[in-house]
Amino acid sequence: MTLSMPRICCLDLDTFFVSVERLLDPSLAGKPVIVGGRPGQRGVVTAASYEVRALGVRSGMSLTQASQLAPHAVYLPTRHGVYGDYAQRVRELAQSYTPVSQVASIDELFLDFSGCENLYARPGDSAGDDTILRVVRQLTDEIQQRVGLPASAGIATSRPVAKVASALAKPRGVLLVAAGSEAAMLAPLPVRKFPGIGPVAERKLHALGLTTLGDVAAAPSSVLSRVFGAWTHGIQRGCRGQGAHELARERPAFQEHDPAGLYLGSISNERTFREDVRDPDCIAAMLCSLCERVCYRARKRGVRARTVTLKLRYADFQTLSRSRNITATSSELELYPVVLELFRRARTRRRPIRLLGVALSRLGPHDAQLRLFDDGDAALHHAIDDLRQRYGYDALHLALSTRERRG
DNA sequence: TCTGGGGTCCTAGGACCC
DNA sequence: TCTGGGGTCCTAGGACCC
Repeated sequence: MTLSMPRICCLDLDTFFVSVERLLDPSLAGKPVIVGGRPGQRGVVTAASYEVRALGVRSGMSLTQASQLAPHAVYLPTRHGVYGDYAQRVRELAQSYTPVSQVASIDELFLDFSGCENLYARPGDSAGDDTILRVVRQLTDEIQQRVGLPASAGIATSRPVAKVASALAKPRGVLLVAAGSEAAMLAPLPVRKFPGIGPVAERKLHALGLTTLGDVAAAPSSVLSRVFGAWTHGIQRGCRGQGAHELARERPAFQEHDPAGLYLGSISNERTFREDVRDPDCIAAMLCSLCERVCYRARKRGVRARTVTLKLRYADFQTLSRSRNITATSSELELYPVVLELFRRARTRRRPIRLLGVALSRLGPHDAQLRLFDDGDAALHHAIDDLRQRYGYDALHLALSTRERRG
């Protein structure tokens, strides 16, 4: 039996948004920094520096709570447009080390170094693990020097174990889990540390008396199936460190099709109002603005949606959605009436509204056949998109959606 | 301490068809 | 008239991730 070697690497940028903000404003170095918005605003912490983590601040925590724990921290808004370029530079650097990678999120990347030992081996290395460890350290050093961002990495035989290891390695660390020691490394950790076990599964596991990953690994599958259902076998293998030993090749974005020939994925935008609203004009303006936004993104991507979903959250946080299959479109003029209809169907209570969202899914390519019938809209959208390209997204909006902007 | 916004994936019931 | 199952699509909801 051949034992698989730890060659899967999870590369993770430390406190990513905070690190980029510090790069852009060096005076923030060493200060307690919270990215996500100002105290008093509706919102949550999207990134917290280690200085405020020491005070108990965590990402996902409400800004109100964060401001009580860290009243003197520097609070910054999340600047979504700014971080992508830095993430891309890190990806390009990492991908120059190995041809097989998977982008997991804006600040997280998986790399597969299988077969690369010989390429990087040096006479001093006593084993392939030495080689990989040295190469990954070199990569994180290079990210720090060339891009200016701190990164950590975990290396293991499987993706979930590599991810757990990268979390343990933070900050600025690299941790390799030797083949055969995965189960022992995982066993003492709380169940929440394993990717895929969230607050709900954690609660159910605790109710069964299972608090560590070792408990999960040892539990009878008949017990686990009450928590994980069809995923029972996979999670148990994962907790025993037996996950897949190679990384699937990255699929090109928007090229993988489902059996119906549609692209996988979705495009959505949602907004929480600064204060709960009941004014119908205000609601209509927001719905219109959301339609514009998702359609603009769909056109930029060159896709049309065959399903539209409206999301509604009431002031008491009750959240519901209504969706409908439609003739493929990327036009806000076509989408808006449908969204309005979905909203009317969804809104059965008189309570004020906290959040509205619009999502496009079952995306497909622009169809040359269909195009013959709607060249009028196509010309209009081309003109709109061109103006936005030159003067910014907010250069123009449908009249209905401007009210939301002024308010 | 009242809880953002972008996603992915899974489940499940009912309609509808064969 | 009452009886089936299997397969697929549509819709709604929920868990989870960063």
